Amino acid sequence: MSIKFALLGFLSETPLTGYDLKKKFSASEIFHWSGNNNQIYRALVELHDEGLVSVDVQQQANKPPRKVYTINEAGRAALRAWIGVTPEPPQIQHALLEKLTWADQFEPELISAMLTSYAEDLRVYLLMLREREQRNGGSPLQRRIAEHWQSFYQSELDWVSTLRHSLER
Amino acid sequence: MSIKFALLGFLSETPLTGYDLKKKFSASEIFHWSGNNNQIYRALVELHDEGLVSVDVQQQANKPPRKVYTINEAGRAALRAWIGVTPEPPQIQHALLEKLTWADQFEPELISAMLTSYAEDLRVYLLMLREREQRNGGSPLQRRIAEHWQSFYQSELDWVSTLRHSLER
DNA sequence: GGTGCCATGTAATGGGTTACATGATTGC
DNA sequence: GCAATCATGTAACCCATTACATGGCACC
Repeated sequence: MSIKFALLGFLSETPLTGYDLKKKFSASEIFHWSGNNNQIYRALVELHDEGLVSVDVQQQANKPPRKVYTINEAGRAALRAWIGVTPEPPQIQHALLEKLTWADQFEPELISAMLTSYAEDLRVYLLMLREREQRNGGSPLQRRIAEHWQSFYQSELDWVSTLRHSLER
Repeated sequence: MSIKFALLGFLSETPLTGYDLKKKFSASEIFHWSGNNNQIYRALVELHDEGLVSVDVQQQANKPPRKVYTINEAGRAALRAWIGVTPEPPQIQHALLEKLTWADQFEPELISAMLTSYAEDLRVYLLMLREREQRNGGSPLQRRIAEHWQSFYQSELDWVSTLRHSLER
């Protein structure tokens, strides 16, 4: 999606520094895919060059300056335009299904052990998701998004469980 | 995941050329993420260098040679080892949810128009998936994988539909 | 004295996409 | 005559990840 719109999105709520944005990314599931320094600091410079944000540099004694980015009208318009474009269907990187595609030819014990630890990982992941949601709260729409996200992982877990049981029989 | 294991997987069924593998990738949902020439032809050379596959070069008059790749014991062992390692939870790139995260601040009409065309795209996509599955057939495990894949998109579609109706009220 | 937070950034590498390049054959 | 299929490969680019680099301050 190009990280820029995510940055504009976060900035549409409140002005932030690169460092703040990095934390926003890692606090979110949906945007977890990035939020590394390299991309964020570069993209912020580019957004500024494109005139979509303004910067306020606050010098601090003995510290790197805080660069607080604020979205402007052009930036809001770009965000709105992006939101209006029909999104792609979700794309899933599903390592489990990739592996299962060729699992038939190997011993059932190998597969069932792999599924067991996969299910365990998923369970832990789901717990973390739910916990995080409790803390974060959010608007009604935000909560629906979080529920949808969780329900995906829940149904993944259910599927793996039934698959495991049917393989063990 | 590194494309190499997908190549080993396809080759574990039958020997294939780079061109054949490219078609395998584009015929599959789960592996649709790649299958461009650049990656495939490079990866095949690397697999050969690593001693996981052998090549049989068939010269043809007035045509590029067919290079038929065959997996060997080391290749099968590598595939088995890969399958045995617990996979990561699925990662979803979900442009819709990204956009909805900041949709609140814009006009409801913008959002509902976007959702309408999104739902339409999804419906078409799902039809294509089902049709493709009918044609392809596959083992019982393969069919369960395909069903799981479809059920994800089906529940995505259901979610969008209810969201749209509740926004329009 | 070590860990973690604040706050900026760069370098190297990996993974993936698009487009380019060649050239014969088959079917509409 | 044009598009599609067979069959190989390369070049340029974009996006993302990991690690490196600096340095002060607060807390245990």
